[in-house]
Amino acid sequence: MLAELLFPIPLERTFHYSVPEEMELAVAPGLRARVSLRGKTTNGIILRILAEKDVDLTGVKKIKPLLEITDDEPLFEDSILAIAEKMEKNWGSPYGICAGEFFLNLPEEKYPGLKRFHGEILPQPDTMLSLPEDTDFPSREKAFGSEHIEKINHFFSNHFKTVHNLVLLPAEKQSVLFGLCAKKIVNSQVLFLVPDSSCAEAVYREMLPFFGDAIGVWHAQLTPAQKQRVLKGIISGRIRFLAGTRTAAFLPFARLRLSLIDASAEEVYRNNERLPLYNAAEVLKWRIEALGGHTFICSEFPSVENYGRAFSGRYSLTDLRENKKHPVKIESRGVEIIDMEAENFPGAILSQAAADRIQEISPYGKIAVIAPRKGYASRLFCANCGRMIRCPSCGPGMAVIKNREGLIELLCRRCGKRQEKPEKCPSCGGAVFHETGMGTQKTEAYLKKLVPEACIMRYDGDILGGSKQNREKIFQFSSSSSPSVLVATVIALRNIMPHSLDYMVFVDAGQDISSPDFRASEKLMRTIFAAKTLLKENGHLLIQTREPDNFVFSALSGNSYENFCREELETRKLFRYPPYSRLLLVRFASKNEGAVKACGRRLNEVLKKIIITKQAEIQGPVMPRGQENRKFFSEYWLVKSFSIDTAVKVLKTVSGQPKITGVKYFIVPDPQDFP
DNA sequence: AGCACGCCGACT
DNA sequence: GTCGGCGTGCTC
Repeated sequence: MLAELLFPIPLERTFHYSVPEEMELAVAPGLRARVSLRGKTTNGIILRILAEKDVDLTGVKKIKPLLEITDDEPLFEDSILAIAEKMEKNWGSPYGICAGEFFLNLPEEKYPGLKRFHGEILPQPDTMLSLPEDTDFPSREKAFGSEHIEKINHFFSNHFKTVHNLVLLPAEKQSVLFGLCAKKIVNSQVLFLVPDSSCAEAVYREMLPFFGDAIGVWHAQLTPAQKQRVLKGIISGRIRFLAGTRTAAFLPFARLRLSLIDASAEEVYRNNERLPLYNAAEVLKWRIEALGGHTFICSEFPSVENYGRAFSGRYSLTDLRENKKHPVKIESRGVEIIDMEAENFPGAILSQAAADRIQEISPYGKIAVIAPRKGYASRLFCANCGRMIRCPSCGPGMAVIKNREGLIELLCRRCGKRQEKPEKCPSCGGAVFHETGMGTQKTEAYLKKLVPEACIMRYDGDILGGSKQNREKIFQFSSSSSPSVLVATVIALRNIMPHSLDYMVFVDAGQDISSPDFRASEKLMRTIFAAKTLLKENGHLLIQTREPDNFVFSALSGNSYENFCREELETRKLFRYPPYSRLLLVRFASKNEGAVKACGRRLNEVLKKIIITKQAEIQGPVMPRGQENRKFFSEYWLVKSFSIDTAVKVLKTVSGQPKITGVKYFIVPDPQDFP
């Protein structure tokens, strides 16, 4: 008798070991075993049990025996091996490390005296969810009105879909989620997937009074002892509600049937730093589906892709907001869009209207001025008339770059056109130009002149990240009632208290709208909707832009987020972007420009051979921004696959390409950032 | 991944 | 003459 074992190391193959007679009864797929591999004892996962005659062992010197079986029974009730296979297909990491991710936090030794949960032994919900008397937490009935209960019953009926988008306000999240849990927690476990450990702790603290011993929290900051305690609770079934970060999607739940995903920023669930690559939200959806449960994706602004899946009927979509009119629809009142190209002086940092309002409001109110990212794609303006130099073939403002010879050039990020700095301004014939990146520092200097008396604070999220000092600055700005002006980049927005601003200005919105990032308009849209919620009732939002023709801005006036998504989906369909395709980003980098070009040519050739007609499309080359004058040369290609099978094939083929010395490859399935 | 084997540069 | 660089190759 042989056992086929898998090791969580980047090997794309399995190994066979003989099963000693005394282990024949105990051995089973899904258990772990200690074996000797290359002279070292290692833990492997048993995949299959086979007869000797069924295995081709030519070339194997010696079959080693299993040394010890370290689990009494499989720790996972679902087929995690099928999920690992799916992970490998989707994101290209070796099967062994994908499967290994499920065993990462488990101790290698046997669990002393730990018995896995079997059957329906969990307490009844009424005994468990009795609310403490002295709490102002809304009662279950109140939190979950009859209308909602009906909807929830509908969600859980057998024939319904398994993935649901819930549209809800952050403030409503708690009560709706509580209702969902109360309904489903009877005989199962719930995982609430959150972006980071502080969110996990927050949810844990909020829910603790209602779930008591039945709640747990999971994130990377737990000590090993705390982790072991939580694991025990998950395996035994004691923990019914777990608030956890992305690694929680791989824990050995006894009876997981419901998952809630905080989708306010879905890209955080991707694991890029180390192998295996995955998206924890996606993995969790598969697991829940395999177990016959339900997933709820909760967000105030569901992603365009999730809207697409809802419109096509794959997922459901339900608006649970009590006041549905509120911010998903931007009322034209209070929002103004200014075409900076039509201003008196188009190259100005602030329009006349913005300057006037800031002077008027700064003595008594709170103002936020949102500048584009520092040093980001600076533009060339005519010093005489202020016009920005645009791409002559396709329209958007061109980026000023230094090429590898150190000379200034203009580059269109949409079509890749390069040209020399023009001699004369195409509009007025002026011969003097100035480069402007309207970063926070420049904007701050401008404001100091405009309103010298005002208290001006600058938040440099790009430089100092989320440093304590910076956060404190924003907190002070947000919480104090004294008038002040904050100059910051968009990343500061999430730290500003809702309904605290009198006036907000976007200095130059939509700068990157023609970048290769097809999600740029969606991101801008969400940013603006989120920004609106930071304003006081009578607050005012001014959006300055130099790309006023982009449909994002027409969609903004009096339109709803849902309509924007519908329109955006049409565009995605037309240009075949997700959710209408799967993307693979392939980047080559080298000191040798010729070698990079050769890699690009070879990629095209290789893909042409394997792609069945019209099943995929290749787009490129794109030069990553900021790399124009580096000594390393780098460019990337985007492969769009129109079916899962093609995507799998493309990923496999590209990953399997032989390495070329001196050229570095970066293969990113499902890319979120476009360099 | 790890760890051994293996063939070329500056050192007690 | 040796110590050690990290380029291939293998793991039942």
